[in-house]
Amino acid sequence: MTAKTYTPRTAAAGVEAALGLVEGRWKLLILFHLFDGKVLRYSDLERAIPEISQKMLAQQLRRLEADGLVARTAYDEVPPRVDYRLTPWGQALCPALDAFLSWTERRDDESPPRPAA
Amino acid sequence: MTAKTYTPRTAAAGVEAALGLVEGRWKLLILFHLFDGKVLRYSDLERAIPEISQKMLAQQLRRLEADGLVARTAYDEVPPRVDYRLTPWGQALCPALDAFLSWTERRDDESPPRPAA
DNA sequence: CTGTATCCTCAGAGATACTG
DNA sequence: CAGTATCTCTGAGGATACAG
Repeated sequence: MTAKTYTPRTAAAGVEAALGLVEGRWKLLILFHLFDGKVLRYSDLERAIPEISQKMLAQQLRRLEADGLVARTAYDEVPPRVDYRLTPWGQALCPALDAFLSWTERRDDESPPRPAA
Repeated sequence: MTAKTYTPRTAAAGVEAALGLVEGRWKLLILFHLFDGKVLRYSDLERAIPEISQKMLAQQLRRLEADGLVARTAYDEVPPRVDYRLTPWGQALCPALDAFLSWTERRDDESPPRPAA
């Protein structure tokens, strides 16, 4: 991409696949609550993200786990206990997210006209 | 994000907004065709992305323009002519996209088990 | 506590036809 | 050439109830 030799369709497909792993209204929110090595239980996440429904929380956690971003640990205890943390690969998402953040912050520097929304 | 002091909700919202500018099935494909300073007409883009409908092409171009990523130039000629190119800010998206691409490429290095889809 | 199952709504996306 | 106007379909997301 930085290079001059790329195939638009291939590069776009690659980035799109990566974006898909993080897409949707909730995944990023969940990931940000787990960044920096934090380990949270299902109910911790419910409290941290009050607007999410149980369905969406469970569903997105399943997807993040299937995609290898999040690790789920279930303890066989009498009140069930399950916790979630990021995998090393999940943690490695940070730089990419940072790059996006700094890109948005450059908006005002480089696009003076800005034709309004 | 790399820093230890961030508010999950704020950071997530920021990244989500940035991702929104690039979301959807077509925007990345359009952007990749315009990277590297290329200037394309509407019909060039139609040819470059044959599966896109006129509606979606026009709609996504409007959005990219409104968001300040793409610049539209209409020439007042007898067969209408319009071309599209990236704004400087649009060009500046590359590093962020690169970061995402290198992240996906690290998957196999760091997540040996991979529980299948 | 940690989830599933069901039903519903709505915006994104596609097909097709038409226009300055 | 460069679009707009409709219509329809689909799937993400949400509300609510139930279960191990």
